[in-house]
Amino acid sequence: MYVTSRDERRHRSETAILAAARELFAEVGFERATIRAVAAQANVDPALVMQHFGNKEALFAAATQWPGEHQRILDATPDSLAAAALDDLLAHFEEADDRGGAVALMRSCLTHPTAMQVMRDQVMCERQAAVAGKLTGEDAELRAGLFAACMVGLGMARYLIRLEPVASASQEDLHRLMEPVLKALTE
Amino acid sequence: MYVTSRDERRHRSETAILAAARELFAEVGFERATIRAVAAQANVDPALVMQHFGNKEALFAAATQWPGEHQRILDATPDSLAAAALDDLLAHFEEADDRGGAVALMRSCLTHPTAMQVMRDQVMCERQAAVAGKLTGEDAELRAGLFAACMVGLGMARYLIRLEPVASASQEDLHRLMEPVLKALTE
DNA sequence: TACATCACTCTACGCGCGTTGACCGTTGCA
DNA sequence: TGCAACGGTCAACGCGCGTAGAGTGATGTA
Repeated sequence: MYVTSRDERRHRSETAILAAARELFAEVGFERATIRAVAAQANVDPALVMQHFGNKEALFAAATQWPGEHQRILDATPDSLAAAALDDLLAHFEEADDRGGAVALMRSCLTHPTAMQVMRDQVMCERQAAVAGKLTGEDAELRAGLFAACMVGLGMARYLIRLEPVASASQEDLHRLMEPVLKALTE
Repeated sequence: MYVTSRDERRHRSETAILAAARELFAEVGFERATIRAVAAQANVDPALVMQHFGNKEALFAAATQWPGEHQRILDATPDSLAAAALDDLLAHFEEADDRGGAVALMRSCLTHPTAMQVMRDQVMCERQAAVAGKLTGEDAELRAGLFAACMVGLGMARYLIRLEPVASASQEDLHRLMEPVLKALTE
């Protein structure tokens, strides 16, 4: 009996695997998340995961792509840089469709070589460069780097370590209190 | 023939194991550091590691004790809080004897349950409370939390992710550029 | 209707890990 | 000097992991 097309089935299981992988990688990191657990959560055989993604590294890479877009920062004026960067962070962690992907990358970025490289070279360096391009005065690169460091610290404290009351603070409070902080680096 | 006393031997191998463990945990984190590798680096049998520390978790706990001391922060005036916190960070990572222990704890604090708990409850919360106690005005706790977040971000960018030019910046430059940033939270 | 193709599952392999218990040689006490 | 205690090693166990290859039944095609 005809139930679902092949493409549909394939696409559905791939989506399920990817969602399960994102969730588990985000929760416990690369090492502690097992193919078997991902498969179980996706209601699928472990071997199917391999068939779709080849190996665990590739699954991780597919599950953690951080939206490279940081248009907000590129569009900002020197004066709105702080607000733009905060919006960029909040968007990635609280609004994006593949929200878990950002947490997953960050969770493993201290212990997984590729994740660290992506975090440094594709996430932080790019944003640092975008910020530095808008800065005047001395130490533009270093100030932009410290800017990025503070943003990462905020992200980790709020979304991974869940330090209170940072984790539960409203977006408004974060903007209100962090913008002056970041502006000390941009002015 | 009499070579070394039992106590001396025991103490020596324990020290060697601890140093090796600190180095490996700091380099690759809890999961990727193996008992076998620690033993090899300490020129010792893996079983001896178990005999000294019981199991891998206990070895990790022994190797990563973050110096709880944060007297600098407790002694600071509201005005010198930023400088004191920076000194606290720099001391732990660049001057302490068991320097690697701080990196080891931080390396695994996103992926190892106990490390995360220690990081949050013993390192961040305590310092956050010490900072909050010196703050006046509204949102003292939240501002102190953001303060802690920025410090963690700086530590991770400089010592773990090694984001340039933050990683290679002089202590003087860090003080000069970061103090105004942190003061935006303490004033 | 017959056959090829595909998504998917089953079973199992090999490996490296943390951990254990028996063993060995030195140390130090009676 | 004899013997218990101890630091240290050796060989091995069991487990859970990533992964591979053969098998199965539904799907699509001629």
